[in-house]
Amino acid sequence: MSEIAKAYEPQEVEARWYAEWLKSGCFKASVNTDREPFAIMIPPPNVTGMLHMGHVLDNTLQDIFVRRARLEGKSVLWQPGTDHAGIATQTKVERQLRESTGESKYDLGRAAFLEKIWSFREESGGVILKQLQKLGASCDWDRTSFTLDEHYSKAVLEAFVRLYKRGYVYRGKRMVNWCPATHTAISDEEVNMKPQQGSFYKMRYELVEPDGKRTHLEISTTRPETLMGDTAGAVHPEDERYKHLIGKTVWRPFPRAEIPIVGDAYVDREFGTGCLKVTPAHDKNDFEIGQRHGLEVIEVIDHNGCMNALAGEEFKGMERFAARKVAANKLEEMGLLIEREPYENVVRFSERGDVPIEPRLSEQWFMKYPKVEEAKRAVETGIIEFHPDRWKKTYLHWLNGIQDWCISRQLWWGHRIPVWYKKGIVRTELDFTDPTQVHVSVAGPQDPENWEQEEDVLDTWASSYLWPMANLGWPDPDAAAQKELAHWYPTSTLVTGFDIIFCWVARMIMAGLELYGEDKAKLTDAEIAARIPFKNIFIHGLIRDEKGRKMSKSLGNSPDPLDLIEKFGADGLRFGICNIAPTGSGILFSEERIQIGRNFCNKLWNAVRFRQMSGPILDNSTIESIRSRILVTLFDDYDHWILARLAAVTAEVERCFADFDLAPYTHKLYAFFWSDFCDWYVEASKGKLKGAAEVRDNCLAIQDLVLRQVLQLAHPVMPHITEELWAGLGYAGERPFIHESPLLGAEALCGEMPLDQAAAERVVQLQGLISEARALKAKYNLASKRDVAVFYGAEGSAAAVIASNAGLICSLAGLGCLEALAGKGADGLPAAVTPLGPVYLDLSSSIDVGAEKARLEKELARLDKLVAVGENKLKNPKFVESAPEHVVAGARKQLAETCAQRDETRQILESL
RNA sequence: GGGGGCUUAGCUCAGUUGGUUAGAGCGCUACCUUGACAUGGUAGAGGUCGUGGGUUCGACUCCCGCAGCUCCCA
Repeated sequence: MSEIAKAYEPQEVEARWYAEWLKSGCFKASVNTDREPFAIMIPPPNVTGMLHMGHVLDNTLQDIFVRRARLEGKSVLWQPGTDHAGIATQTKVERQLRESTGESKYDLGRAAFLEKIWSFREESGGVILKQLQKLGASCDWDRTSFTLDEHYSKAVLEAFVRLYKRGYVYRGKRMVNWCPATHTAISDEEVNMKPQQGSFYKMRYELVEPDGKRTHLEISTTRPETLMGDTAGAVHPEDERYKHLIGKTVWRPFPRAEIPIVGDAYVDREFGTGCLKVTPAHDKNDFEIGQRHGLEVIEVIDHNGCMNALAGEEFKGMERFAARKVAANKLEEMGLLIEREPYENVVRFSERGDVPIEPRLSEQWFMKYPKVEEAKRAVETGIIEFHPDRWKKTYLHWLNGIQDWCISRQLWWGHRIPVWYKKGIVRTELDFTDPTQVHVSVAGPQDPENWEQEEDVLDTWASSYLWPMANLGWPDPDAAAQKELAHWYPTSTLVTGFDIIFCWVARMIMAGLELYGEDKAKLTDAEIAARIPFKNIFIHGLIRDEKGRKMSKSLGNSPDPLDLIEKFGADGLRFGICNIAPTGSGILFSEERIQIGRNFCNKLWNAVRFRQMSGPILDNSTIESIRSRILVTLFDDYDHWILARLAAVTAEVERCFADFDLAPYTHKLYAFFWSDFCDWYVEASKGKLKGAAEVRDNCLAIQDLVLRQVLQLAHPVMPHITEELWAGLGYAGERPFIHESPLLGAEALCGEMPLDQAAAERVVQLQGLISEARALKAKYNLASKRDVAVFYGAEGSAAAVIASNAGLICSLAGLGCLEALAGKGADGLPAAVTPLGPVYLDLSSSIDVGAEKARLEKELARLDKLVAVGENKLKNPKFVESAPEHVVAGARKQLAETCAQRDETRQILESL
């Protein structure tokens, strides 16, 4: 730090240190059996994605944990990598292809299309990792992993094969969420609910045999276009209005057919007319009703979301929402439509295609979740902990109602399912128990020419659920040894958002429990502890804009993190984002709210700059050499106080990390550094720095000790600036990087120095007096004058404290002189009561007695009230008996102080 | 319909097993360019802690009811 800029300019500093770290291999994970391992697996971003605010939050938090672990001397791995993101990437490339050449993926064919995606990945893949480097992320980049890497893919297929052989994976015909835009099944987790304005149609299905009471059923629906697939009407079996109709039949209007009326408790009697039309092929609940009553399943909507031939000639090929209008009109013409009223309902949308989901029956691969009981037990018993703890409720609640997972996707980009079907057998007639008909293995059949491989690929989550294991070499023993699986697994902490607790976190846990180690039906707690992928789960909220809306491209409310880094510095952004990231689930972001980070960096910069200007920097290379320059015999009250505060804030920060309670971390650090150190200690030092060399050097040594500790405490959240200042103040010595010097705890920090608690308390009193004196000046518009005379009324020990700190008080409060009142009349002078007795402003001109009286009367009333509160409390024998001793003693002490203040205030008032 | 969370200063939020007189940042008002920092300093205004009960010597904190907001699942 030769040329010291007046304001901190982060760009050059950040780039320089990041390059330095990479060059020296600071982020490389190396096994050290003497040290406690600490491993974090990055939640892999989409390989073709771009950095957004969510990544900034998630990765800043991970980097904070990782860098703190390094300071604590742990052996650290932060594993980076990316995810192939099946649908997102494939649709992106399909769109590109369509826009550039007008071709579809079918025109190219599977192999050529995949080549396109791979080359797209080569170009744009991994950009996001470079962006993370701008943020300062200290990942071990040599280990960067990708879910479609060869070794990773093998792990994914191996897991599939093992789970198939153990009976957890099966092929089945089920209702899936079909996305007609992207032509694939998607999981429940990829479905978004959106409120939509639609209509509620009430229509009439005529009874085949009208009875005396009824000639028809009145049925309510929001989807008349599915009526062609209706195979029943349904009523509640205990509904007095309709139960006599169960077993009879009604006419489906078109195509005209006789369909039964069934009784099913699913029907909500209160909702609509209480009669339901049942379309088993296009509604999940209807499908289940159909299963219960053996109903026919008639599919009338195809994979494009268009009506097919079974819907009738006039509808064939018609888009489903167009068909809705046509069907309703047709009912109207037939006199069967009773009414259509506007209706807002929640429609399930495909996250990828952004069109309404079409529930559709299809052949898919499913996974029955393994080790569900153990997955619950792991969290219930605290083998795995959620932070904050309340998320465990969400997790357990989901596991209690868990349904089989549809793991196949009708895509090309992904892990192709390792299942082969014997040629010449109709798919629907395959016997899955016969290995001569269905082959399942990682390597594939010996005679591939006689087989056809399954077309579908696995859901991306069905590969990333192995992330912690597969990145460390599982299941290949050689790879596992090379990647030190045994050392790093189970990993320490997973840092992620609450939105993927189900689709990722829970599934990783179950995968670890089932697949890590031998095949076992039941696990003991010890086995669970050995198999889990991570011990702690740190859950953070999602970043929203200042109005609480989700960040989205269409709203344009999502800032580019790289612009923010340009503006505030990476450290400023990191500090800002960490500072506003509370424990809640929505984090409201605005630039105003993160300016604090840039300002804090600047404050830190300038405090160090001032330290450099204040005197020579002696040997700061070790903690011992700094301590040896600190002489307790020269301590004043402020020296005792700042070191006591430093020890306290060290302990507080330590607790934050031990408890995964990061919300107070930046707050505590900020308050200590800005208020205690800069506003009070450094200001109080200014007098000493002009004094005797001995006193000056002692004071500077104390500053050196405080700054050293502050830099280390702040390093996890603002790594670049702290590294720069660490070097600048000469703390580095033999070890070039800040994390190489062990972080000292509160105990070790001050060593043998006997810190005087009474001195620290006197400082608090002095601060009270100084603030009161400043306020008094400000009230008389003398704030900027530095030659004001003040008298103090205290006698005895308080007077001694004032007298011995007179110079300090004058300089901090801007007084020309401070003298004991010593019998001089103070009548008529403006005064204030302080923890060290009354102080009086010496005014040569007369004061506004009325205004001063009013002010003091208000103050007196306040004090009277406080005294009353205190007296009442202490008068109550139950309080004195049942409250802990220190609370009672504290109340007594406070009452005494308040009484003294009140009496002094009254006296001053009377003298006016 | 089931479950979770929230409600504290104008705004965004802290407030660790109940214990002294409820805090911060931003914003606002006044004064200050005083040789670290205007990305700054000093002082100040601003809260009956959503509401109604209960437990307790004592409730922002624990329990119950109510209202409002929000998220997740069906």
